[in-house]
Formats: sequence, C-alpha cells, structure tokens
Amino acid sequence: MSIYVHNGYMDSPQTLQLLHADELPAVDRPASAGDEACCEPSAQPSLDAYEAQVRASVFKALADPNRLRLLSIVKSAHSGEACVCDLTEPLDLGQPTVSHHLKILVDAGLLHREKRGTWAYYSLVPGAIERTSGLLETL
Amino acid sequence: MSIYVHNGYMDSPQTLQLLHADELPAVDRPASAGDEACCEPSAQPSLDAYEAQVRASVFKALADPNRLRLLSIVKSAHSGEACVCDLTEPLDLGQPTVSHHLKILVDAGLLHREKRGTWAYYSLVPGAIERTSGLLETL
DNA sequence: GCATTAGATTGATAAAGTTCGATATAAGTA
DNA sequence: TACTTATATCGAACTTTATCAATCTAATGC
Repeated sequence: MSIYVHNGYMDSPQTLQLLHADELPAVDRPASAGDEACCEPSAQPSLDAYEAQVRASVFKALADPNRLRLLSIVKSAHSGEACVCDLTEPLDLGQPTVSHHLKILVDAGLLHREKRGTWAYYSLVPGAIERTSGLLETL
Repeated sequence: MSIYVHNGYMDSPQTLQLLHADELPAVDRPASAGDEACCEPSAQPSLDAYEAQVRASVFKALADPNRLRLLSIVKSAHSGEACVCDLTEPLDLGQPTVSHHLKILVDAGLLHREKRGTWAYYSLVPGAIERTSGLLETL
C-alpha cells in the first residue's frame, strides 16, 4: 500500500542527492500504484510524490533572491569560496539572516562549508548546479 | 542611485522571460554600484538584486512538489497536453487547488494554457525547461 | 430558457518562510 | 584568564503560501 501526502501540509524534507532516507518526509514511494487518468492516460511514468518532494526541496532552496545572490557571489569569487563577512555586506542583510540562508543552501547540497580558524568558508559543491539542472530536465 | 530591497519583505514578482518591466517589484537594477568586499573581492559581476528576484520567481514556481508533478504529468502525456480533469485525480488535490498551481506555472512561463470548448488544456512552453536550466547555470 | 459540466476566483485558515535582535559558541589574542 | 571577533542558534514578528469550501463564469446540451 502507498499513502500519498495530500490534504495536510507536508513535512519539510531537505537536501539534494546527499539525502538520507530517514530524514525524509511521510511520503511513500508508490510501489506500483495503477493510476488511471480520465481522458488522456499518461504515457510515461511521471514523478511520484516522493521524488517530487525531494526535488522540490532543492528548488525551495533556490526560490529566494538572496540565496541566488549568495550562490552567485560564491561562484564568482576568485578563490571559489567566500566567508560570511564577504556575503553580509553586498546583500544588505543581517549576519544571522545570511547564516540562515547559507545553512539552507548547505542542507540542499548546493554549498559546502569549511571552517578554518574563526572563519567559515563556503564554496559550491562541485557538480551541484549541473545535477540540479538534471532534476529539471528529467521531469 | 540604486536602492536595494533589504529589510522589508519583497513584493512577489512573477513570470520568466515573458515578464513586463511594469509588473516588477521595487528593486532597481544597480547602475554600477561599486560594491566592495572586505577580504575576497568578487571577480565576476555576480547577480544583482533585480535579476535575482526575477530568477527566484521562476524557482518559486518549481518549489512545490505538486507543481513538479503537474509539470511531469503534462510533459509525459502523449498528446503533450493535459486538461485539469487529468491532473486533479493523480495529485489527490481539490480542483481549485490544482487550478491555482497551474496558474502559478503559467505565470512563471513554464506552462501554456489553451481553452478549447469547456476544457482548458495545459502544455509545456517549448524551451522553458532549458531556459530555466540556463538561469541556474549562469548564476 | 434551464440544467449541467469544466474550470477559475474568492475568502478563510493554517503552515511555512524571512527577517531581526539577542544570545550562545568557538577561535584567536592580550 | 579575560577580551575580541566570526559565526551560529534562538525566539518573536510579520509575510507569504497551500489548501479547501463556496461561489462565479463560460460553454454545452436539453
């Protein structure tokens, strides 16, 4: 049996391809549910609720202008990394807010965080952007 | 002068490449603001607040599992299109909710809506997925 | 005209998300 | 040890979003 999340609100999943099954929301992968369309039966299998939720969690991380700017700044830094101090000022946001956004990007598997001394350096996870494009193109 | 949106909450923009300047939020394109980083000056220009908001509005449309499933079902329909009746049942959502999600996808420039008789048929906007990938890869 | 059917719109509600100020942690420094 | 600096976490305020029930609109058919 497979129960779909439907009326209620979903528990928030997170992460990209690094995600552990046990962190995941209450959505079963349908084993082989025989969905029946009324007029135009779908040819291809189309995304199940589980996969949709996993992918949506990545796009949620991208669905904020400030987070896109963070990614962009990190990507365009010469060293390929940036510390929080580099990121707070250009966005004109408070430091706790920037830290929060960075955490969301890390949790989504898009950014890598490395602490060196007092500073935390953020860099793009190699291949993450391409993998995310793939999530879109293989809908 | 160029004023960034910062503390307050942003007005929601919408649409992808079809967007009209007058529908857009209160974020000026910085003319050529001389941003100065503290330790690691960014090499490349990196996304400005305006572009970030435009792009985020597309990812917002993708940031919901049910909308991803809608796109997937439409994409995988043999005819390349689906009516709302095809979409309500597999998602296990009410018809008004599905209509709402479809509107968001249309507004984002991802789906095309065509009314024929009593039915409304939705199809992928050609190239929309690829353009969206581009938004990601050119961050 | 009236009834039916497909779909959109409205209004309300609850959950999720963004932001900040205050505080905590942790690493360097005197 | 105490002080400073960089970053993370907490809690509250406010905004935005997802959903539904009810209603409206438009096309079809009797």
